[in-house]
Amino acid sequence: MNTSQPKYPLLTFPRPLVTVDMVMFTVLGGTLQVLLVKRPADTDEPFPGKWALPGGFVKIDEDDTLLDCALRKLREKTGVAAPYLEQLGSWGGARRDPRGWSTTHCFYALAPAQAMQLRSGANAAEAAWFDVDVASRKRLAFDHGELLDAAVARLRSKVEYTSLPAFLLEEPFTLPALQHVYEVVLGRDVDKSAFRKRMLDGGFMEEAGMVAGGLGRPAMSYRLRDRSQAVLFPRTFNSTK
Amino acid sequence: MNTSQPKYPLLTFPRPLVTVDMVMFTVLGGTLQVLLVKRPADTDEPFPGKWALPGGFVKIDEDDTLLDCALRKLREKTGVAAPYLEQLGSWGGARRDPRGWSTTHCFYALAPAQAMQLRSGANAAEAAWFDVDVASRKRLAFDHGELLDAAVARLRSKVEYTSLPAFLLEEPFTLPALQHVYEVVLGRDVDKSAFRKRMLDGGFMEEAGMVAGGLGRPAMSYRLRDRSQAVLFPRTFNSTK
DNA sequence: TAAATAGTGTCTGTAAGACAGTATACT
DNA sequence: AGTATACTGTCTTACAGACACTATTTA
Repeated sequence: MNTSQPKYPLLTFPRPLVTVDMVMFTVLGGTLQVLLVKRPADTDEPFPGKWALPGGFVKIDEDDTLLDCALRKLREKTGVAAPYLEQLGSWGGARRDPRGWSTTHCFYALAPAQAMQLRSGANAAEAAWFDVDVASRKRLAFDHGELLDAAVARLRSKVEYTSLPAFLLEEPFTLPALQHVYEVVLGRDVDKSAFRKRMLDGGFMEEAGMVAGGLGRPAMSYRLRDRSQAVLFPRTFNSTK
Repeated sequence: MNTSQPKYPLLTFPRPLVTVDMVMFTVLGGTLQVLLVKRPADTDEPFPGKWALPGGFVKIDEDDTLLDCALRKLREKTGVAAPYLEQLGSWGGARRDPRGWSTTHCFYALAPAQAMQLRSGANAAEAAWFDVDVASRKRLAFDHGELLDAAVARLRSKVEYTSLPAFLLEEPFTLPALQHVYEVVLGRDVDKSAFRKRMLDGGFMEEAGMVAGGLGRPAMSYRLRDRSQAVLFPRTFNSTK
């Protein structure tokens, strides 16, 4: 192939920047947390020293698809290989990045805290978990505050009628533990009886033996039948209110 | 400002192509239809002569945001100014466009057929409405078959629990007309009594006078209170089945 | 035995489904 | 009057909410 004479020569107009940003959620210490990274303070890059969502430019020789790019960023920051991953949407405009017209493809990921250990490497930027409400009040770099709020809204909305919170727990887990995660994400208590009926009727778990050791009566533990997608319930929680 | 020495000189890596594609839906002749455009046959562009979703490259001096770009494409093809518009998601990868690593930001739009008249201009490509099932069986350019299927799936799914189909009708409209649109999109009949209760309880319409003239008893007509967003119902249709 | 936690049972309320019935127009 | 269409009423069903109740562990 003659590289000096490209087959499609008409693509000389300027192109936007293309990035992928990640909203990584986990539940730790009774709160919903999100991973932020600190932008370098000693460079010419925009928003020096500000907290931002982990992400960066798509590398077209390394990433085959946007999803691959998202998974690469997940691996670089945490060791996690196969969390629950879903696209949140994309944002783009002339003024969201001072370096020029830019786009971002935003994904959010759910994984148990144990699976999302931070990797501390040589060139690792400073990274830390924050309570989502604390993170949301920070002035994040770029439009990342908006992306974060959209991700939290999407997660809270889907938690009302899906089994998504199960992806925030290590397996096997008990129903009381799952209920706790629902309550943490929703920010309110849910009724135990209705909760158990809903989860067991959902048919997305299978029993994995009794778990003793704590205080009180031992609980049945469960595993997910399918870690790749959530189950939809026929109604939202609190639909009668 | 010294333009010969840009402020951010490190952005020399190759950038993906950035496009916006539109899935424009309407209901006409008792079927759900989607707009396709024919790619030029006499150029060096990829997929000559194939049907594709309307769309194209983001113009960074013309479009301020991705949404602006989507609205521009809507205006160029149909003249419609303010339909219901929602982002479907984004796709990107090395092999979806032979011209190189490319991304698309896909939006879908709903509008009454009367509002989405095709504009026939001097440089207008051939464009036509197709039944979505017919369009889905065609071999569309790029990965547009996948985008179309995703848009149809999203629309059908949201129709189960939202008032979205109201955006496919001109105002004022009657409840039987609205029910017909629901049935066209869902591909099945719904119960009249349950349907009417659901819509009226939704509180998203206001009465707009009786409509006579047809056969049989005249019907009440309604207008939407808010044309910018749909209402969510507390359950899906047919949740008991 | 008391406390703590896990799990069940029963009643109520809401909204959908089924379907028969009534209402109002035109021919 | 007959037909076509619009609209209502009543009964049943599914499932969430409230909350009291039982079950099984440890201290």
